[in-house]
Amino acid sequence: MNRPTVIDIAREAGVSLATVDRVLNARPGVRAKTIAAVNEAIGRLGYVRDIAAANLARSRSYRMVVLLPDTESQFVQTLEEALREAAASAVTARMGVELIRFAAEDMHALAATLRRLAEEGCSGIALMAPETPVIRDALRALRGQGVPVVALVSDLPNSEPDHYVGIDSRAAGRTAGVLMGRFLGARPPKVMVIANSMHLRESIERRRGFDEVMLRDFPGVEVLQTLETHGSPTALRQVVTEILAAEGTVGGIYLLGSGLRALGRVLSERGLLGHPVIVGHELTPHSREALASGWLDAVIAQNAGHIARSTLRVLRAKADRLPIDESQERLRIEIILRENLPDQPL
Amino acid sequence: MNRPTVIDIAREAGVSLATVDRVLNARPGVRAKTIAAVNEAIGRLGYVRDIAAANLARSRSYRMVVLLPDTESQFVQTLEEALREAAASAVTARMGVELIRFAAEDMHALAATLRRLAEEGCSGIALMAPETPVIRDALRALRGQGVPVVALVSDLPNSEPDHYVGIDSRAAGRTAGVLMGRFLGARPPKVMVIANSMHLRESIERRRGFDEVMLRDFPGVEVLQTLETHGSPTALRQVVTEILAAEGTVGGIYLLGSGLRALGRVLSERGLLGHPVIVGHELTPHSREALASGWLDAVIAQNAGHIARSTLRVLRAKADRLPIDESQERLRIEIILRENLPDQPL
DNA sequence: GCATTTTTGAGGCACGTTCCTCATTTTGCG
DNA sequence: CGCAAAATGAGGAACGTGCCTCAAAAATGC
Repeated sequence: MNRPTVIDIAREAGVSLATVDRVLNARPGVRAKTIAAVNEAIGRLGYVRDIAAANLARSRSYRMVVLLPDTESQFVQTLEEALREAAASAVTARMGVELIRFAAEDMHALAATLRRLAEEGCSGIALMAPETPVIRDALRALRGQGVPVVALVSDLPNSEPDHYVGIDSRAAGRTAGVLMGRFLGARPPKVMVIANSMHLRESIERRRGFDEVMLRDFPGVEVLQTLETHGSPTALRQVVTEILAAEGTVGGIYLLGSGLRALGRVLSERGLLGHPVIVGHELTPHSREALASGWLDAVIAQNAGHIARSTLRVLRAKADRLPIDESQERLRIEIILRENLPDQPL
Repeated sequence: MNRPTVIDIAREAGVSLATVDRVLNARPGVRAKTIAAVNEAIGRLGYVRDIAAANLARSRSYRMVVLLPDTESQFVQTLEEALREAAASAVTARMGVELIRFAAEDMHALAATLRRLAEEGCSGIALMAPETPVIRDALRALRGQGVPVVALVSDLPNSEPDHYVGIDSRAAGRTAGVLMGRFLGARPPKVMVIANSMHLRESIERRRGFDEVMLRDFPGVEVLQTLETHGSPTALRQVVTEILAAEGTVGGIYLLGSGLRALGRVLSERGLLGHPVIVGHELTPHSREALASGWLDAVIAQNAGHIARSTLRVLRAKADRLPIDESQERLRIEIILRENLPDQPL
């Protein structure tokens, strides 16, 4: 038996092809009774629309825009590459993906870009940015126009995006906490926490999750105040040096954000490489190398390739008003040690 | 600018549409020179074949067969469900998926089934089974017929499958090893290892990886001989009881295969629940529950949903002789703790 | 019951391929 | 050079759907 087509539906429902078409595409001018009859026929025959044929006929193409901050962060770079790759294979599905890097500190410029996109029109937008009122309003406007908006990596709870692609930062922090606690072993029960900036949602959430677990499961461990580096390697060197001087040796270091390379240098200079337990976030060339050489103990990561593909799939589904396969789109909080480090994606 | 079509290629190469078609579909009867000219035009214009249109025109549908053992194992069951789900959404892509459970102990019957499939014809086969000579020959015959064969979860290195969907068992064992070693802390440096059967490739490989790491990084820990349960809860109870009597308390238990429920019962009866570090494999309802309640410390898993989707994608690509997106199909060795336990997929 | 509006039918072209057939041209070979 | 074989061209039908128009039928309001 072959798959039923619109023609079969028309015959089964006793209506014409045009009417079936109107029903399928929710066009006006059909009586409720007729709609019901058609839907019933669809159900009876188990009709599934041939999306390939539909898209071919529509000869519709999609313009998806992905906005990433222009920070130097290796993670963002990895993500950009993954998106570029996913975009390349999305051509097959008639999707054009534009990648835009915006000035991370200028939220007004970003809002202007969003407004421009709203004017020009596009089929979907994915955005990785902190949530500010300006951005929230711009996004609301876009959504009002029917443009699907996906929050990337960093959630935008108040802008009500159509979807969030990323992991729960709090849970990620909790995971970092257990690993730190259990890996500490007989080391001094004192842990340093280093962040780029505690103004970022994710940093705050990660630290919260981390503290939750440390307090609950490892009450004997002292977790020091978060040190901020603002992305500067020299600032990192300075705060780490100061703390080591003031607090003596620490058993572990939790790196909330970037700065792995700088941390490696400071530790190596002081002959500490390999001694304290180091837990960080995100799998990048640097963290991969640090894991392989053994001084980085664990990384809590989200799969950039998965994020990229999921983003495009979700945007596409939203643009087509199709449902989303939740189980496929759910991102896992990955724990990566030296032993389960995935092969280099050449 | 729109995407170029076959017509554009024909014009650019100065040949007819028919010739372009012959080249694109590798049909005979075209001179090497002409083929080169067409390919050059394709390169120049950046033509990408519209797969949707191609499949529509071919009106080809695929019959994929997935063969799973009829073992009671929760993992196989989870996998079956994931496959069923993936199959449901594959209908859209004109793929019909048949799931067959075969008698795990009767390899001759399985070989017969494979031969039958070869006769009936199908577009692809995925198989989860140990490699025996009979099976190897049956698979070779299938491959000779041009039917793509994918090894599922358990690799078939000597049958030269077109693809292997699963993780490296040795690396999985190594990962289990590090976690065990580091989690042991101050517990007695003695670890029990329990398997279903040491005749299975995966069990052997996992144990090897585990030993590698224990020897290298935790030389002070004594790893006991592997105990075999042959899938029987009573056998498990017996061997565990015996060992505990002979060896005294152990600091950790590494469960190579299934039997989590039975282990939980034994431990709970002896008041040991939560004391030794327990590391197991695969995320199933049981292991999920054990993780949540805290007595199971870590699970090394491969994502069943990913396996299922990847299998179908790969089979499809192989059937179409299309290249595979390696980075998308690479399975990760997942480490799952209570803190990063993914939400129940309702 | 009539005019008006709403709903439905019939048909055709388009989308980008695949896969035919049949005629025509080009090539290679003796 | 002539002939058979190979290569190419031209064209058309099909795949399942979208989207358009025009006319016909049915429902609605008065």
